[in-house]
Amino acid sequence: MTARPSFYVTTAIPYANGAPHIGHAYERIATDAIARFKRLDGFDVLFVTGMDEHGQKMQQTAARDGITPQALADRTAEQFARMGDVLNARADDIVRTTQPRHAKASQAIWQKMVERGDIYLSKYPGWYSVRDEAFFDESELKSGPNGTKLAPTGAPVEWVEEESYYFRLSAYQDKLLAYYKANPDFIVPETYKREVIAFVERGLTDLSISRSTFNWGVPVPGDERHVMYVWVDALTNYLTATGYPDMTTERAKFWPADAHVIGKDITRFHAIFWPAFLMSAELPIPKQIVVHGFLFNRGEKMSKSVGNVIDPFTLAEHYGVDPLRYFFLREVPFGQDGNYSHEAIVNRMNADLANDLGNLAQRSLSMIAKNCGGQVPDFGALTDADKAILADAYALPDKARAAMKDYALHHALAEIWRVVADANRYFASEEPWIKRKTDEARMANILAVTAEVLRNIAIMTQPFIPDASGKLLDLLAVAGDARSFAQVSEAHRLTPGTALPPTAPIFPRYVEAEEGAAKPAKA
RNA sequence: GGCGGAGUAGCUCAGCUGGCUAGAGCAGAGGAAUCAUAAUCCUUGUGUCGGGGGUUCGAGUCCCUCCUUCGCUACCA
Repeated sequence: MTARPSFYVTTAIPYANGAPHIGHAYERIATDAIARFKRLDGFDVLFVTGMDEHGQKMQQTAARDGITPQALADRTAEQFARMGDVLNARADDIVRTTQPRHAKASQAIWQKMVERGDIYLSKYPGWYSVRDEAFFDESELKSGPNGTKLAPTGAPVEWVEEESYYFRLSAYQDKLLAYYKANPDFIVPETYKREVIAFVERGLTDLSISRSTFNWGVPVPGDERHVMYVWVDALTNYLTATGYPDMTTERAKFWPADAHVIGKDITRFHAIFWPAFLMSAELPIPKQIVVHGFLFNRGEKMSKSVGNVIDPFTLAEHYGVDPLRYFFLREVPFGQDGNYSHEAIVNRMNADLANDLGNLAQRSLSMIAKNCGGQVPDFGALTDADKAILADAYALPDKARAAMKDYALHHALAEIWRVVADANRYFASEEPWIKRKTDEARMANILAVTAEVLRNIAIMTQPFIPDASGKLLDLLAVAGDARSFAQVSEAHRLTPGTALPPTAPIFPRYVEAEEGAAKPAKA
């Protein structure tokens, strides 16, 4: 038995300082869809997310709430775990940076970089506020009386030099540029690759990678006065999941990761720092950094002052998980920023899900129930129209793979819905309700073809709207082990005579509530 | 300031290395049908392809210039 190819995909790791928001939900859903897609396409998939639980802000927030940093981390981790469950986007593993396995991995990669001569002790100079216990950039400072400088908080700052370990990032400038050139798909979409290259070409300076002004972090090996700063700590999380530094575990085969799915704000860390660390540690570099955009509520960034903050739980409950997943993945061109609004969500879920796909299933399956004894009808001799629509359905895996290769999830869905639309046209032009009176055998054939097209469509929609797709496959009596992309072919078509369960609507229409009722996306 | 995107029908956008009368979805208008979640199907657009200039037999598609807009320009997760 040949081993299935492996595929390792991750989300970024949210900072455990606050509750999940729409952006986290979007990233989790998209990554889940990618993971499901690869799984259905025969890959051995590892889907990992994590939590970034260290750092000064964690200490500060915890202190404000009167709890320990670990308690804050636990609380937030629980919220994110629940989000994953609610969105039907549960990961295989959640690596928390406070876990012992992660400290082990972080210290191992650190040690390796030390051995390679890429880490050295120096001074980290900057404007420091004792009251805030934080460094501030020159540009952040306000000028106080008598030409003194003040922190944004108004606290006085002083020029200090903190001892810090540095990573020799400057030594990797040329190596990184060479790597980008040799691996043109390393950063997608293209626009972010250009930004990264431009950044690196401007020149890299060494990176401060430890702190001694706080202690909530992974201790630096051999120097307990320091903890690792966010860079090494957070990024190593991806490695931790594979069992590093133990290269003999079952998980080890998943490194290097195939795709790190991240938001555009952290591109630099993943596309520059991370590969440099890995080069230093002589570890393979991830295949791709997949960058997605931000979501805006009616063109505006979510903010408490605008009053348009909506949490993902509310949205999922109001519209349903699959409609929400479908909307995000279909409406937003992956990689670009997107907008959401109550109207846009309702339009998508009603037009695409309820009307196009849901109604096609309903109208065809109910005819089968009423006129064909509730069994898959005979296909008969296929007409050209039958063959055409079936061929379109069977071509979907290739079309979807092509789109997913570039992480164009919205294109994959567009291809699938093109067939949904064609199937509606097919159904309308074949008029099985007329044939019922004039040519019952032909009616049966039309319904069989339509059901078969639905089978293939439902298999293909599983990554994006898993729950509803599963229900549709149930209605078609497709066995649980016959739902992979490999089964999207004529060889696996529905068997005439198979009894079908009673039909039931899969995609409910969204009906507007009374005026004044709450509309989450409108806030 | 520097670098890089973008500006195409009311809306969201496709239009690869230049070539038939510039497209899709949604929204709008008219019609058909009644199997179906009043869901579907058909028909329907006089769009200065941001402005101007240029190259070419021919340019959203190449060059120049101007306007508008967005992103990046490192130690914040």
